[in-house]
Order: sequence, then C-alpha cells, then structure tokens
Amino acid sequence: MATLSDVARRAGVSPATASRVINGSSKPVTDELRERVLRAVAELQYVPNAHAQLLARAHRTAVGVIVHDVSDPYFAEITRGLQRVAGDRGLLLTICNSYRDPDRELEYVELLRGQQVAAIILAGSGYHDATFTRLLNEKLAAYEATGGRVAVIGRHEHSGDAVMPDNRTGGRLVGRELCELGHRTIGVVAGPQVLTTTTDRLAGLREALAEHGRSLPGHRVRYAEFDRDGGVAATAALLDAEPELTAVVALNDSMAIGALALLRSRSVAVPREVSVIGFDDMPIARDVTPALTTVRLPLVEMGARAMSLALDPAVPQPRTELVAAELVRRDSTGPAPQLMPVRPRAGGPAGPTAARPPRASDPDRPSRPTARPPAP
Amino acid sequence: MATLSDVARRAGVSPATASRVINGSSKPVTDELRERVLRAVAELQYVPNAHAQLLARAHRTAVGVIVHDVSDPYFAEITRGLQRVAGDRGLLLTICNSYRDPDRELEYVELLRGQQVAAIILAGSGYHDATFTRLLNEKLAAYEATGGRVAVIGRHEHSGDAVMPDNRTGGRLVGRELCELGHRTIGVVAGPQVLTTTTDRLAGLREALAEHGRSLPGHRVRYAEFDRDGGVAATAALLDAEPELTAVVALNDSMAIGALALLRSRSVAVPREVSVIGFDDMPIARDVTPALTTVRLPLVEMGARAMSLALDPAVPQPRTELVAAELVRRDSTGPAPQLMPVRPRAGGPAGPTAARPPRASDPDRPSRPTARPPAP
DNA sequence: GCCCGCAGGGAAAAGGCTTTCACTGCGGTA
DNA sequence: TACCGCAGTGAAAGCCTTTTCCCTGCGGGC
Repeated sequence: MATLSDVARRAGVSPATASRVINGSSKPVTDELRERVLRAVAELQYVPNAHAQLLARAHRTAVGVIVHDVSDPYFAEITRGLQRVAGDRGLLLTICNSYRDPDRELEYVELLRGQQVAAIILAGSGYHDATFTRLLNEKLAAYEATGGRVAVIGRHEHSGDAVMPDNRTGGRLVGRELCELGHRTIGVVAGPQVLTTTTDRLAGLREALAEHGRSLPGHRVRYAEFDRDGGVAATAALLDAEPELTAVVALNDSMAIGALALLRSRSVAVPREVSVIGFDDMPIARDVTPALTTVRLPLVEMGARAMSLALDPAVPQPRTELVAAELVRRDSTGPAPQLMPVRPRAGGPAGPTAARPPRASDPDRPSRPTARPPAP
Repeated sequence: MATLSDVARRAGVSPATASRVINGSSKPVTDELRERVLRAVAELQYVPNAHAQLLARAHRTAVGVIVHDVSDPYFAEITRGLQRVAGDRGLLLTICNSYRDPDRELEYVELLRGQQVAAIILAGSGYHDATFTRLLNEKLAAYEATGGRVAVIGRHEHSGDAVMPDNRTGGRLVGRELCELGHRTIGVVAGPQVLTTTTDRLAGLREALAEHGRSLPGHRVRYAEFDRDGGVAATAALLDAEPELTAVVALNDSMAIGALALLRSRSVAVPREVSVIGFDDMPIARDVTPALTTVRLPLVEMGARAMSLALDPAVPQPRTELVAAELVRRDSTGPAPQLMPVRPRAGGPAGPTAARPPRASDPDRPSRPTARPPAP
C-alpha cells in the first residue's frame, strides 16, 4: 500500500508538502511542486489511510446509528433521513444492526465510541429493562462526557435530545377510528411486550377504547415478534381464541401484513368480516390488498430531525421533538359487521357465490365509503 | 477521551502492560497488576481508539460492500447474507449506498480502500459504460495489488471472483411460462437500460419468446427506474400504447408491485385480463394481491457466497459461481384470455355485478388452478 | 557458588498522517 | 543599507496503540 512518504519521495518533496497538496491546505504551494505531487498520487494510485488521518486530525468525521435492523422498512426509512443530513454535512454514517439484542446494542455503543464518531443515534424502541437502561445510560454518559453527541428516536430512557413519535396518540387514533366504525370486539397483534413502542401504542389504544366505554381484556392482546411472521402467528392465536372478533389492530405494518395473509388464508373477508389496521405507514402499506389503513409516522423526517439535533451545537437542556402521528384511511377497515353472525351465512340469495366461502376481497365495497356510519 | 496512557498512569504501570492486559496478550502479567489495570479501565470507562489500533495492528478487521440501496429489499437480503458470513469471522461490515450513481461507486471504492478494508464486495448490476468500467477496474486492480480482495455479485465487468445470478435463464423461465399460458402479446416493464441486469433478463426473455415463435418488438419494452414508481410509470405507458397486452413482465418485483398497483387503479383484473410476473422473489411478493408469480433468486445465499469467496484465500484463477434462478408460480399469472375481447363484456348474466367494471381481484378464481390449460 | 534461562515488566519504535514550528530567500519599507 | 515580513518549504512533534526488544531479578541445575 502506497503511503504519503512514497508519494513525497517520488515527487521529490517532503511529506508535509505532499500532505498540503493532497488535502488542499491553506498554506500555498508552488504550482510546480503541486503538479509533481499530483502526478505521483495518480501514478501510485495513492489513497490516504483513513485511520491515520483520523488519528492525526482533531475533528471527528463520522457518525453512527444503532437500529434494530436496517432491512426493516421502518428503519430503512429512518436511516434514509439520517443519511441525508449526515451526507449534507460531509459525514459518514456507520450503521449498526442490533437485531433487538440489548447486549449487542451496548457493544455497539462501545464500538462507535472506539470509532471516534461525532454522534451516536439510537433508533428504535427502548426496552422495559431497568438494568439494561442503566447500563446504556452509563455508557452514553461516558461518551457524552468526552464531547460525543447522542440523540435517540422513540426511546424514553435517555435524558438527552430525542425525537419521539407520538405512539400513544397514534394508538388513540386507531382506537377511536375502530370505535366509530362500530367495532366492539377488538383484538391486538402486538410486538414484544418488553418494547416501549408496544406498550405506548397499546396504552393509547386502551385509552381510546375506554373513552368509548369499551375495554381491551388481556386475552385479546397477543404478543409476538414485530415482523410479518409474528403477525401471522399472533393473528392465528387470536382468531382461534376469539372467533367473534371484528377488528384486528396490528402494532406495526409488518405484523398487519402478516395478519392480512393469515386472514386471506382462512378466507376471512377484510374488511367485510374483519377490519385490519396497522401502524407506521411503511411504503408497502398502500400496495397490499386491501390497501392497509394505518397510522402514518414521518419516518424519513424523524431520521433527519434526529441527526440535526445530534449535529447542532449542544444546548444545556435536552430537546425533545414530538412527532405527530396521523391516521391514513385505506381499504382494510370498514364498519363492523352486524351483530348477527356473518359466518355461517343465514341463507342468502342463491347464486354462483353461495357455495363458496367468503373471500378476501369484497368487490361490492367501493374503495372507500363516502359516508361513514355514525358511531353507535 | 481517556487514552491508554491515562489508564496506565492511573494503574501505575506502563502503557505496554496496560495494553497486554486489555487485549489478553500471550505475555503473562501478574494478577496484581492485571487487577489494577482492569479497575482503571472501568473507572475511566476506557475504550480503545479503533483507528489507533488499526494503525498499529497489521491485520485488517473490516470489509466493505457497495450496494445500490440497502433499503431496497433486493440488497437488504443480499446484505443479510454478507453480514452473516462477515460476522462469523469477526469482521465488521461497512455498507455504502451508491444509489446507482457510478461516480459515487468509484468514490466508495477509494473510501473503502482508505478504510483499509480486507475486502470489497460490489453488489448489484453493472453498467453498460465502457469508460466507467475501465475506471472501476483500474481502481479495483490497484486495491487488489496491495492485497485487497474483491468479489462481485451480478456484475460482468470485474475479472475476479464473482457470484452471478443466472438472469438470462431467469428471463427464459419467464418467457416460457407466459408462452405456455398462451400469451402472445407481452409487454415488458424494464429497469434502466444501462444496467446489465436489465439487458440480461431481457435477453433471456427474448430467447424464450423466439423459441416459441413470438417476438418482442422494442415498443413493447418500457424502461424506467427499478422501483415501484418506475413500475407504475412504465406500465401506464405500456398500457396506453398497447391496449391488447395480455401479460406484463416486470424485470424486478418492485416494478411488478407498481404494475399491480396501476392495473388495480385502472380496474384491470389480474390475472384474468392481464397476467403480471416479477423477478427476484422479494419477501413481500407473496403478500401482495394477487400473490406475485416471480423468479426466485436465493439472495441471502448469494450474499453469503460472495463474502466467502472474498474472504477465502485467493486462488490464481478467478472463481465464478453461477446461481440458478427458479420460477415461483403464484396467483398473478394465468392463461391468456381468449382472443375475443374480454373488456367490453359480451352481455353476461345480469346481476349485481353487471354494472360494475371488473375489479382487481377475481373471487371466482381459485388461488391456483390445479390443472393448467395446455399451451396452444 | 555460578551461570543459564525465564518470568515479568518497561522503553521505544513503528504505523501513516497532520500541523506546528523553524528556516530560507526575497521584495519592500524606513 | 539594514531590517521586517512573508511566501514557500522541510523537520519534527504529535495522535494512540501494539509489539519488539531489552533489562532486571529470581530460581534451579551443575
């Protein structure tokens, strides 16, 4: 590997001059020498050793983010926002996947510290785990004590700058929507119980249901992984135990897609028999059938704001930016079916469809009801 | 930021001893001193400076990958495979998004070289661009000349180790399937024309059609971005120009999802009126409606194999691993409609559906026809 | 009682770069 | 003419680790 000295030697100058030419120092260099150095660089295909540079230079040139999994669209979107702001400021973004393993998260904080990053962003739900939280805060505090900056997205535990999606209000929106559509027996397909995102969303949902005089008994909440297969499993369990359900709330869109898949496989019509509602508004939500009603979080913007927070000069008291959630009505929700049971059909009009079980999509239903039934 | 000297001073030992304790050197250290050092480390929350370590140590400890965009499921899957193998060997993976910008790709090669990575993986389609290819190969050669290892996924341009998805055969599978289903007028929703992935898949498709005595005139191929919105745009253009189309081939699944969305918005029944077929078999393909018929590429495995290739000791002659593509039949393809036009319905039986346009999902069609009509 | 070998520890070099400081001419001012 | 200042360059001091090499005792074999 060619080094700066090699370049300098070949150009017949000192390393100092070579360095000055290569990274456009403010010190002037004669065109003659500059030319020689540049030629040597090209001939040797010289690339500066980034680690040596980092060691020699004072200022940090990278930032790090710890997410659960970048390939999860939720984090992919957030990362896009982070990336944009970091890129604008000429900083490199190192992405670390914790795969929801608290220990790995801790390790990654150390690793990023070791990399001398200018800032660490923690994206994704926190855990209900006092020991872990304390450990994490200690590590973050140590990092901040040496000038490191920290921002979190959607985590309560850290006392510094934060971008907080309003999961609770999002949950309320879901609850209100379903109540107004007349749903009374609502099941929840929830992510891991240890995640604050799960409990926050659930708490909001519960509040809204309570306001409408409904309850959400524990047996109608099923916890599983926050992904498609978790959604399948939890929905299956829910449906088996509570056949009279008219709505399924999934606590994120991936789970909702799993719920949709399971319902389709069981030939349950959505939304005629069961409504499904998701959370996050991932890009794919509009492309599943029926298009998913969900709660939108401006994920890219959340990422961008978190990075800005982390990169702007520190202020004495921590800033928290609450990000509003917004209900997006699509085709997977509809009015609750009448109390008369729909499955075993009560001898409807004979026709080609009579012998078939009801199917996933209901062609009779326009893509969006223009008038909605009044809340009961 | 605490340094090793700080630790050593606090423990009352030399930096050498502190270093030995901290990274378990083979040199023995008294328990007494070891204890003191460890305590100092804990008290100072010392984390070694990764860059200084890299500089001092001989061996490389990271690998890099350049993808078009990790948040694209195609690359997310590949990256997962890369990550797995790298992780198993205790190497860190640095991910770079080129966003399909050749210049940025070039820059990233330099950057990764500067980071002293042990290997560079180039994932994703190459370009039909001789200048760029030459430049890239020069940079890669320079990197390899200094002991760097390179592996590519799905790129012809590089002469070294490669994992090559059999895009051409995949294209043939698509063509054969559609021909056997009786389709004659087939449109293609293609990715950017400069990408070899696009042209390879297209070439295979053309071959298969030719073998069945059909042709694919240029005006039935529309090029757009390799994403959902590209799929929407290209499909719209295609449909407007070629209303008699009975099948749409999308050259990747994202575009296929866009095609599905556009067809749905135009109330064209899939697959009754138009069949849609994708490519890649991204996880979401099974969850759209109708579930997408597509060509499966074992993406995770491709990533894993590429990383193994790059990390195994170099061999004199480059290895190329061809990865087989496989057709996955789902619900978005079906027999070509009869030549009698289907849209303007020929006065079918009166009923509640008569006044409505045909809709995206056809409840009359079982999820998979058990017997397929013979090819004409 | 001597010397050898080794356990245990420290000094210092190396790794590649940036940057401060010092040095050399030169043009310009007093 | 003597000096000041500055443009242009190089020497060298870091930056933080790792690791080689060397030194000091000490125990054991003869």
